[in-house]
Amino acid sequence: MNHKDTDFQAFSHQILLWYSLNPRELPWRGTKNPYKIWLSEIILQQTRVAQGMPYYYKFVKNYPTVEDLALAPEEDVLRLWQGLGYYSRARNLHTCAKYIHFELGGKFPETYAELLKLKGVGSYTASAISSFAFGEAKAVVDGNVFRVLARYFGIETDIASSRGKKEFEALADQLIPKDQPGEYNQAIMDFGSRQCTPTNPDCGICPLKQSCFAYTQNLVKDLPVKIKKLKIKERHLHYYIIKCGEDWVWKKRGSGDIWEGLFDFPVLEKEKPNDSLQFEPLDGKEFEQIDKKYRHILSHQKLNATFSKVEIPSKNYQKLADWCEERGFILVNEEKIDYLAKPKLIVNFLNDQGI
DNA sequence: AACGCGGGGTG
DNA sequence: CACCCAGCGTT
Repeated sequence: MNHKDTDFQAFSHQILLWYSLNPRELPWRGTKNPYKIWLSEIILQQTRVAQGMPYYYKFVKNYPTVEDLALAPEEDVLRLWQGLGYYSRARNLHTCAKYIHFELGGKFPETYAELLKLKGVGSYTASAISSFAFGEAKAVVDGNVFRVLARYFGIETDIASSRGKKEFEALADQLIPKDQPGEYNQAIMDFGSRQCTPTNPDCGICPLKQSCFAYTQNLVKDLPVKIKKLKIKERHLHYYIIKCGEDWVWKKRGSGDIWEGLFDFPVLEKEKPNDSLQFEPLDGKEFEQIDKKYRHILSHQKLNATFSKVEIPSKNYQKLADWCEERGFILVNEEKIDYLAKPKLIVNFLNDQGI
């Protein structure tokens, strides 16, 4: 493959031409506000535009500036992020907002190199912000760009490998027009999203088909190459709903597992579904098993969850409170459950309970 | 270099 | 069911 500069220019020109005729209308387009661009990019990491859109609106409304976000409690930020997944994004977002507001005097970093230092901002996001907000000629390489470049230039390197990432980023940086980097970055992502789609692209109407390696070699289905080795773990969780009056026992999840920082209940995990469950007696009250079984699919885990509940007499409230204190559990009034950031599985369960 | 981290859409 | 999505941090 010997692609000369003229080939690169022709490619970029075609991408920009296609984009001028087929732009997506998106709420974060047209702004140069680095805060809003950053917000949108974090939300869109591994997330479809349609899924992220309502969250972008919620965040801009609740936190119009980086200062508003910096001054918010982390639990509020996580609650607003509830349901979007990859919750470290929300925690890092908040960490960075505080850093920018309190340490940088509210001045948003303006270069690729500086942006890259922000937690949760990697090469893709730093390129996006620096090109969209500040006109820096750093090329974005997301899932769309991997696909478009792999097909058009016939690159068979595994896009999941670090070597592939470097190779594609180097190529992308050669392709980006220095005079309109932001426009080009938007263009190639839209092109990948709407024309050069993962499956069944309509190559017949593609303006780049004559010079596309994959199309001319009939390899569209084979590119890009992505070697996946995701091993899915099956887990069996048994949750305990412990109520006393109007209060429920909740547990804030810690690090080293899914849903860090979110709230669920005391839980026992079974290695096998038929292992017997033991839970220390509370006032000798029996737990009542809830019939419905919940299956919750994550990208890397399959969760099987069951729930039992027990009602503790109000006269033993203080005893229960002490019991919680020792174990890092908290008592939350039913009226305030809505304010807790919860995993989707727990939200589903509560909906079934009429909460 | 390999792995963990959500939830939802699509064929 | 498998694959993918405006990826990143940790080990």
